[in-house]
Amino acid sequence: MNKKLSEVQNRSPGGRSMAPPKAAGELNAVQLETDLLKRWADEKTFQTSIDVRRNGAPFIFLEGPPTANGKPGIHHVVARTYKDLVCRWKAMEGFLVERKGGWDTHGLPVEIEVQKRLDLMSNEAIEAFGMAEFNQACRESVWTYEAAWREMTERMAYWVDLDNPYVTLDNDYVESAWWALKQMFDKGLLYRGHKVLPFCPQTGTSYSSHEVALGYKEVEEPSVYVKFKLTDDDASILAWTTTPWTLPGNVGLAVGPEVTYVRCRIKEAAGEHWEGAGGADVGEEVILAKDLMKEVLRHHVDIVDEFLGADLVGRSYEPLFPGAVPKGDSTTAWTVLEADWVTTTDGTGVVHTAVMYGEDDYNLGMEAGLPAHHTVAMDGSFVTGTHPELDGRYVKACDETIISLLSSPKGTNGKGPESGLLYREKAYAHDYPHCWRTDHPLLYYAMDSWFVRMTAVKENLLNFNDQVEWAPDWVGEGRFGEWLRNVKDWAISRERYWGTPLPVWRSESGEMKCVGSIKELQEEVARAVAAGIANPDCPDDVDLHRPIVDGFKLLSDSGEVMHREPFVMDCWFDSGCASFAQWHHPFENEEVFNASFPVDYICEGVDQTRGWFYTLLAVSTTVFDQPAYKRCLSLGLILDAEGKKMSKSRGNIVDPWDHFNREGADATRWYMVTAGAPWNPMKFDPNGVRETYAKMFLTLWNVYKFHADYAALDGFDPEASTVPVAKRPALDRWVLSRLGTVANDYHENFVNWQFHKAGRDLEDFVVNDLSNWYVRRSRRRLWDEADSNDKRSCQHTLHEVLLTVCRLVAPVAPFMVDEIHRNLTGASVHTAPWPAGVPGSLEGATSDDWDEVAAKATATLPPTDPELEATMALVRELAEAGRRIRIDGNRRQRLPCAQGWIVAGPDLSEFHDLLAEELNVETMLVENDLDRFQRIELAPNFRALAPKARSTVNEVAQAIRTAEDPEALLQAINAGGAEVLGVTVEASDVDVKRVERPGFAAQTVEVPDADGASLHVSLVLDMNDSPALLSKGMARDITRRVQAQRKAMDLELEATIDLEVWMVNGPTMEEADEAWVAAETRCAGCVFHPEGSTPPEGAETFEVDGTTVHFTVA
RNA sequence: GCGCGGGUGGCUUAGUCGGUUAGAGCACCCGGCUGAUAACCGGGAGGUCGCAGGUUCAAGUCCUGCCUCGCGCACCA
Repeated sequence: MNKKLSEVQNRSPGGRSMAPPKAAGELNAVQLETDLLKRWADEKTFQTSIDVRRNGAPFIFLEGPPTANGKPGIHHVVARTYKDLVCRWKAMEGFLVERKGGWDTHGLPVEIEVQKRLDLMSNEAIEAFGMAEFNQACRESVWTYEAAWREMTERMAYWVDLDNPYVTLDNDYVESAWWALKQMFDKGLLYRGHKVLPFCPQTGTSYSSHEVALGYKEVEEPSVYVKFKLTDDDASILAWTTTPWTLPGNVGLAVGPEVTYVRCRIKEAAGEHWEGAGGADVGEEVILAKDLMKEVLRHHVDIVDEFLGADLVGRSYEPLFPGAVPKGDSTTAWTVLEADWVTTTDGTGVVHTAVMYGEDDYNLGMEAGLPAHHTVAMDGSFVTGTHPELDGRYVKACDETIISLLSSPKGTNGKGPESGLLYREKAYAHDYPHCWRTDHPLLYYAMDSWFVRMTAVKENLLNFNDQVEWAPDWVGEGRFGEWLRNVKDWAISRERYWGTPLPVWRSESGEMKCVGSIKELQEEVARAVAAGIANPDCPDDVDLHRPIVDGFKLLSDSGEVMHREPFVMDCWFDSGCASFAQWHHPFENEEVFNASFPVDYICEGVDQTRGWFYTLLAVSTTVFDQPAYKRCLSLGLILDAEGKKMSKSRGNIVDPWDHFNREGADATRWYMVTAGAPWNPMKFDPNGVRETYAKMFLTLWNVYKFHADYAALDGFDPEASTVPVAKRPALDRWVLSRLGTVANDYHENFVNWQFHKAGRDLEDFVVNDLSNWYVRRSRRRLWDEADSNDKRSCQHTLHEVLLTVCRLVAPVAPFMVDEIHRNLTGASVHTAPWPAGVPGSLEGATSDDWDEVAAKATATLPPTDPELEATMALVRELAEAGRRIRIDGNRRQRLPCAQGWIVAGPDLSEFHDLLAEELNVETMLVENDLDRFQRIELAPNFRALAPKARSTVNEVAQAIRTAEDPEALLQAINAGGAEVLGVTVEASDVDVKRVERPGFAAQTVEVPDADGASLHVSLVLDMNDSPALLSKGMARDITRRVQAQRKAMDLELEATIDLEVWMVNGPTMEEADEAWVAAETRCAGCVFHPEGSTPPEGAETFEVDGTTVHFTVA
């Protein structure tokens, strides 16, 4: 860097608005970003970016609250990038976009973390430890990784207010949740029930369907075919189960009344291939569905009888485990029952029924009056009295014991067949629900629970879902819609400690009261105290958690004592309340809430479909009778570079900091957004981040550096001496037009959620159009030390293009573009307007409705000129064609050609100089006689030809393509139609291609013109040499070598040298060319020694086209 | 089992209404160009567009079946 530049670089940045930019230094992206973070903090740029849009229409974003008791990973960075980019974009569009942070702080994940740490692996252990102490530990544990989250969030530049977040454990938040529950209670949507629910013995709690959905895993387990011996008959009924542990609880067998069953007699002993335990004796008789005989039986049998299931109903059989279930006053226990849901798709067509451990079993049991008795305790072990060998053991560990008990002769009750009660065992692979936190298999278990009657509002759910704009749409219609159509009542209570307590008090006789606020609680407590029920104090700031709230006893309307139902809420209920609880609705902030419900935009991973996306809608539907959000972006899963799911156990988690500290957050974010559609699964390839950095950001920086360095040197003032666009050279007008086109497409893609397409196109513009063509072609324009119109045009153009590019990039990658924008304008890009317009700032605009025309008028984009863009595309094609010609003709690039001809196409005279320079041609000419260098080729146009030619289209096409004399054929066609193989071919049936004639150093390019039609333009180069050309070519080769040597010697740009040149077998150098070498290489002295002189030892040497050149630089 | 979304050179991907030569980037090889950046330009090699049928003059594209990956669903007893 020369002196002048370094002086400029050291100039203080303060107090400048539209002064000349500082020179740009070398890029250190990480340093640049961390410096900017400080600056944003100091200047409160985030807050300012909101404040400057204070009068804009609000655009409401709702943050899905993360849990801060786990480390943030790269998938969180992805989600936060999409949240951030939409908010930033909308803000730039002039909307007021406030972004409140949030934390999810209740629930199982927290409790389990604490349980592990304190070694409290059962509910008893927790209660022995003390619920208050335990919850205190939870309250603290919640913030374990808050700092890590904060650092990640700030470093990646996710702008969200973390200083005033909503926190689900706050009293205000809990109070709002209570209020919501009371609304449901009052509408009759909240009820207490006894149902079979998936239950985790380790965490001691049941789960709702959306939690169960999180934990399906494929497992292989023993399934068993069991003989149920009829009491009044020697035959046994076969039934199948995959859960042997439910067999002691068996109290019934269900058959399909319309299903055909058979009674079979075992004809001969089984073969040697018998696998596992079980068996049957010859002569023994079994009953099962006819359709399943082949599937089930492993013996040859005779069919003794055939009948419908209805005929079996009422038959009684011997209990498998006598005494495990007391019969009580049931008249139906251990008999055959009918159920229309019994099918013959698997099993035996007979369903073993254990009332307490299956949903259908339970319903059937209640209907038929079977005894409802638990054989399994809440900790997952068999209750005492089930069987001496099973009592107290964990049920899933008893499979083998149960199998061997059943296998013993005459069975467990001594009344079974001699061969035992087990017919067969079979390994069975199926998906089975597991605890999403502990991975333990869940047990279906009948228990008391609280439910929200979602089934009652199903129509509304579907309606409201239709109003949501989903991205992608198929998640809303398909996956989410499917879920809603099958909606079940929401089991919201948890037998746990750390969560929003269920605010329902209940008396012995079943009177209930739901409390909806602290004030109400105080009043109820006071009433109870007045009636003589002792109660602790209930101050205004009473902690709305267990065990405090458990301590309050209320008074029922009939005067009974009421105790709180000892449950906490599903923590998904908490986050489902976020849209209003974040504002402590309805107790505070009425205006804010009214203005921000429903919210405009939420965005989370697709795994939240059954999670947050659902609970938000579930709560808003039941409480407000409204949808909670208008737009929902559902993101695809993050996979590793191999396409595997990222998980701790696989060890393939990508740490975002690896990239923040190497390529920076800009490159990381831009990579993630351009890697694919947001909703598609993304293979995160660390190398892709590096590539993005090298291509997009390094290139952008160097374009900027090129501009800023010269702008600083020249004291360029973007507000002074502007050159009107119309007066600028075509190259400038071209890049501005491209910018306009690209920016409009970019905006269009944003609107359609196609952020990846937008980003890819813009990157292509920056790398290809801006850097590799505009800047490359403009470099010499800025070298000019004198002030000139041309130079100023270039500077203004660069300035304008860079500004707009910065603004377009800013929502996606907010760092580097801010640095650039600040240096160019003195203001942050994050307070700048969106180039495609600022609808949010329009009078009367709302987040989803504004005056399109007025919005367009606020755009700050240059006008587009499709014709100029098409022309430049052609020029670039021709430049590339020229290189191809030289390679084919074996003529090096630095050796000039005397002339080049452009054949056909539009007038390119404006670009002749540019082309001459690119192509290294002395004179560009236009050849008007097309036939001199071009010939015609005809290509069939199938779309037009096919309907006429029908099945002969291929032959006709071939005939057109291979016509002996295409010119003559074309003439005939144009003269009104030519007969080809019986088909009249007209002008519209063929495409005319003009290609170069063989024998010339020529290439033809095909480009679309502004109207989309094809242009065929040829370039021809004169490949003849002359002494003058050889001299010029050599001068360029020498110059290039000397420049390389200067660079190798690390000389200052302005340093002068002494150059001496010796040539062997060289061309005769012209004086002008020698002078040109001297000027280009900044020679103080320059000597070309005559042919035959001897160069000194150590001179640089190179060869070109048979000439050996030696030179020294001093 | 049912539903959704994928499968295009070694990798990442584009591909419109079906139109005859499937386009790009990375990596690789050869050459060129460069006071131009981790670059740029030209060329090369590398594709039975998951498989098999079908519709059609014509299929990566439409239809059917199958395979395979991912995700989701669940009265799997």
